[in-house]
Amino acid sequence: MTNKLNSNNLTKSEEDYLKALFQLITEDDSIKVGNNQLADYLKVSPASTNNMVKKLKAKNFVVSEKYGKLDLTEEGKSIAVRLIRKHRLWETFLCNYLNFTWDEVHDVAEQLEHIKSHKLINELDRFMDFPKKDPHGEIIPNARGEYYVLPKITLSSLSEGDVCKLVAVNDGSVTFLRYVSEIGLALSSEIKIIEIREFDNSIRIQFNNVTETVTRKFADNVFVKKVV
Amino acid sequence: MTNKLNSNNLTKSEEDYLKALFQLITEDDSIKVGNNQLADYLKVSPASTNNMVKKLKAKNFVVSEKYGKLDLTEEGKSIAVRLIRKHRLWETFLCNYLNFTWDEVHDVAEQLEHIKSHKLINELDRFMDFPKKDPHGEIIPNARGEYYVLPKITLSSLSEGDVCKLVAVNDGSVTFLRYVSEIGLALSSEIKIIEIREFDNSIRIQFNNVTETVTRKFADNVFVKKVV
DNA sequence: TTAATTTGTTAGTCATGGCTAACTTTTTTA
DNA sequence: TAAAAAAGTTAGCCATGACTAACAAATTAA
Repeated sequence: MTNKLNSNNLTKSEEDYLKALFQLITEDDSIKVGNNQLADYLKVSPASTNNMVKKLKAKNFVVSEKYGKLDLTEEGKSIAVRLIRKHRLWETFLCNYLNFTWDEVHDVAEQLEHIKSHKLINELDRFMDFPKKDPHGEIIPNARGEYYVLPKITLSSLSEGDVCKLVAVNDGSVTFLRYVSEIGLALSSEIKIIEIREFDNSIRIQFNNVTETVTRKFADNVFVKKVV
Repeated sequence: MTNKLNSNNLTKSEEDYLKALFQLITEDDSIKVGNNQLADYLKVSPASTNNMVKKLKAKNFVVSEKYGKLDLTEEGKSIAVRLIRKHRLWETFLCNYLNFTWDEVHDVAEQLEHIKSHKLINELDRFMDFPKKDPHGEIIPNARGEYYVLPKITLSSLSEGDVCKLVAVNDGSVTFLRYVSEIGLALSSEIKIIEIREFDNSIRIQFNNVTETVTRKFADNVFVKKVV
């Protein structure tokens, strides 16, 4: 009796590369994702990336021409989406059941997403009653691997006078997430753009009856839905 | 801001060896645990074990003399106990919250026990309200690493007429666990020894108003507390 | 359109953790 | 107690996935 937890037998590294490539491709749609971007993103050398990309091409998860841009096959995408599903479900579990704050979940979820067991993740999903979004506001792909991306409007793209609702935050940086919580912003917060200062691109915003000045960089990492 | 999830920076392999050595030492107390036993247990070659033991000795987790028996240092033991704690808490979670049966939990827990995060495991413990025993009846070490071993009396050690209660089962084999469930035995089942057949060492037992014949090998893997 | 810069590739190295084959030490047994 | 068997060790090999250094191709700028 073999113990087939998962037909997918990729290493942690292979999974990391596939997920990273997927994130780069879907977040910056039209832009070319090359070897060096991927290397930068994963904080490894371009040589390492080149090496792994070869392996993933041989396994039919990645396609690219020599010196050309990288892309994922359907199978590659499917693996990446399943990893994202696992990551976001674990983050949700950690926040909603284990008292983790949203800046604490990422690194643990990064480990948990590599656990191989279909039953585990599907039961976890059921246990939480099939949550639609993770603690950062991102949509959780379902068990069939269906994935739709939130249309990402950044806070920085709005104009003076606009009113919006915070729908998601970029979960890439712990310090950013802490900062967001500290000033009192949370998912669903209603934010009004009071003023955009030309001098340094800083933005004066109002929410929960307080006003705050945030930098352009901050506003780039806050995703919103326009209300007015 | 470094992301110190856990001060312990051992690899998965190192952890596996430490845990295995601990299990061998504590389960078969007085008996010498040597290189080959450890290799057998982990299903690797004696050469691999020898290699790893060297590494663990250098890190002060293991002590042994050349050609002598292996032993763990206090630090080595402490790491092993924490792994066992993690393993058993995860098994408990899988059984009690995620609809896993007791034969399904082992392999997934084997992966989950390597996740590095103190907060994760302590919160999981709290979430389940600090369970004392895992689904196989084994005691879960507490957060301070206190570990006591159930006095293990096997079903096979009893005599005709004895009555006992099932307190734990050996969780090493999936087929064994399925077998136990199939015939209707569970933790706390009261079992009476009807007859021990000299011819083949088989044992006729009675429980839940049914009688069954089990082999000596089966009875070796069932741990009980004598009632009469 | 040539030169400089960026991007991508290759070759060769290292650590980890497996392996086999050969050898040595210890233990058993005849 | 000497020979056989078992247990432990060592040397040397392999795959994975990092790395640096050197080189080639493509892109950008002068």
